[in-house]
Parts: sequence; C-alpha cells; structure tokens
Amino acid sequence: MLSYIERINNLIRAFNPELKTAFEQITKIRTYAKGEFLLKQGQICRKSFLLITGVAHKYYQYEGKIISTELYFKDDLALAFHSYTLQEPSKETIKAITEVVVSELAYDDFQILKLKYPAVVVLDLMITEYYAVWLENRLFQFYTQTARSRYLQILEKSPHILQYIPLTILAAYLGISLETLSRIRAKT
Amino acid sequence: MLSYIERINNLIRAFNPELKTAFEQITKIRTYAKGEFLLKQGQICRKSFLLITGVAHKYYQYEGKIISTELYFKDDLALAFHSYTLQEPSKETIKAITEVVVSELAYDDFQILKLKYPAVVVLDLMITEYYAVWLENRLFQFYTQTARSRYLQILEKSPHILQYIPLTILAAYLGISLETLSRIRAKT
DNA sequence: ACTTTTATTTGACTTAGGTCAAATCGGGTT
DNA sequence: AACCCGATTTGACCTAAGTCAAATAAAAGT
Repeated sequence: MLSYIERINNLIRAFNPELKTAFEQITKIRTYAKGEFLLKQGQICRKSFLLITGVAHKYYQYEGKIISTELYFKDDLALAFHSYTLQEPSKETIKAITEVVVSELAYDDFQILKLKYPAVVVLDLMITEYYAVWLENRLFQFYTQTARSRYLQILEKSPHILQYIPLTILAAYLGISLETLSRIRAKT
Repeated sequence: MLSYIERINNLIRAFNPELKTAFEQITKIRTYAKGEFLLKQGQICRKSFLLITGVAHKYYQYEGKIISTELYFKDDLALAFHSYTLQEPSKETIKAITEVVVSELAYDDFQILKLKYPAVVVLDLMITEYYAVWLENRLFQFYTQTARSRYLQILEKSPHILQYIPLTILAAYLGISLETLSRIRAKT
C-alpha cells in the first residue's frame, strides 16, 4: 500500500483522549510465528491486522496456482477486504512469511466504535479510499507494464521486499511464473 | 460496477427529510451530448456524475493506446476516483458514448454535506467500499480469466453493453486488441 | 444511389510469457 | 565430507495475444 499512514496517523493523533483510550482497549498485540495463518481461505475475516514487525502475504488459489494479492510490511494494514467488508467467507488467505507482530482489531469492535464516534467513520473512509487508490494503481501497472518493468519497479521502490520474500511469492505477486522471474533476474 | 445501488438507495431512503432537501439543492440534472467530455485528462475531477440515462466511458491513454477503466450505464456513479479523492489532476478522461443525462454533484458541496451530516460520511464509505470490491474483482478477472472468457462473461452478464458500445471500446475494456476481440467473436 | 469515412474482419507474422522437465545451487544435518 | 531438500536456474517447446497491413462491411454525407 501507499504510505497513507502519515495522513491516517494525523487523523488518529487528533482523536480526543477518550476515543484513544477506547481504541487501545479493543486493540490487541499478538505474535504469529513464521508460516502461521492470520486468515485462512473460507473463514470470515473478522479482524484487521496492523503489522508492527515482519512480513505477511495475502493470496488465493485458482486452478492450482497461487495468485498473490498483497504483501504486507511494517505499518501496513492487512485484511481480506471483500470478506471483511461484507463479513462473508474469504477467498483469500493471509500468511506470516516471517514472524509477525500485529495489532489486532476485531471487526465488531470497530463497528461499535464507528457508531459511537463519527470520526472513526472518517478514518475508515480514508483507509478505504487509499486502498481503492492502491488497487487502481496495481491495475494500472498490470495494464501498462511488462513483467520486467514491474520487477524493476519493485527493485527500485521496495528493494527490502527481496530481503524477505522467496522468489516464488515475488513471482506470484508480479503475476508471472517463477521461471520467467528467474529469467528476468538473469538478464540485467 | 456491482448493483450495490439498492443498499445505497436504502441508506438514502432512510435519510431525514432535511438532509434529502439539502441533497436535492446541491444536485443538478444535466445532459451531455454524444461525444462530449464529462471530464478531460489533466483536469481535476470536481464533480461526481450519477448516470440517469445513456452510456459513458472512462479511459486513459498510455503510449498511444487507449486503456479503458470503466463503462457506465444507468444508475452507475461516474468519477475519476484518484483525482476526485485527492483533488489532483486526472489521468483519466470520461466521455459520453451516447447522449447522457446525469445528476451532478460537486465535490465541495458533498464535503460540506459530510461535515454537517455524519450519515453522508457513511454513504461515502459504502460507495467507496463497493468501488474497492469492484476493483478487486476486476483485478481477479485479469489474473484468472483469458480474454475469451472475459468476453463471454460480459456477453452473459451485461449483453446490453454490446448494444451501445463500439468494439474498439469494448476491446479496450477487456484489455485486448480490437483484432483479438474480432477473432474471439468470429469463433463461437 | 454514390462516395467517403469509419467500423470490423481476416491474414501473416512476432513476441511475451507459460509449461514441463532437468540441472544446479545452498544450507542444514548427521 | 557426504547427503538431503527446498530454492533457483536453464533449456526446449508452446500458446495467447499483439502488431501491421490489407480487405470488407456498414454508416453517414452529399
């Protein structure tokens, strides 16, 4: 996702103390071991996960293949949007690639908070807006860029990704086969 | 977009009379002739357009090619999301394919309404959520479906599209070349 | 009806990326 | 040091879709 985190942080910082306390009370720090699932396909996504440390991966399977939808790092908000928003079973799985520490927040608690504090609805809207912009951007990249330039762009913008992510996952995230990624890396 | 319009309509129906009046006052019916632009690339998207009749097309140019991002029919809400949300110049253009009648609503007026009525923020959130789900779905289709099955799916789900849309635009919307579309249509 | 323009189809050829299978490379184990 | 297992690379071949160019077909203008 984009670094909309600053804007959102500003909004949160402006929350009154009462609301801040309310937030802290429904938020829970938790650690997931490497390889553990934050959400499994078929489950309803009832929590959002704000990554504090580590790397996570959201993906689904389609006709045997793994299709990556998102990679999460520090400060990213991980959730299966469709499932979370409509509280329906998720097609996507979220898995910890490294050990991951998250701040968890239950959907229901968040909804209750929104009823009580209109400012939280604004927060929700902002997060959703930025997710939509991120999606538009990803779609744009798939329309206009070749596999190679998508790879190069990641190299440039987020070289840290390569640190932690096995090539299988990176290939899936780029929407190409492992072999193609390997060939791209060979040249250049 | 999905037919989220019902849910949204429910929400709007539940608005109190005062808010309904306020809405009507800032909303304006307008007609665009076939070929006219609702928004040009480079402009800031300062209005949203709810289509009442007609068909419109959102697209951008990239390296000489036209890339379609959305087709709008009756009850669809047309706007260049990134530009609208951040009030930045738009990469996208919105054009009337047929004569189009819309209900226009200015960004600024909508923002003011949101400040005054929290329910409008909820409305905005709902619309944005459904747009994000629509985007996720479109991305999913590009990942998993071939050009042919994307075409067949449109044939099945929205045959009315073919009524009004020249194949050039449909091809762009499917993310394929005009020739490929023509060949797909030849078989089957 | 006849011309001009625009939309669509068809043909020949190219290309990015996929698939399947085999070969290497590492890094732990013992 | 020898072995194993997953990760990565390399090779040979295939396919969906793109490109460019030419041929029709359909619309619009006169």
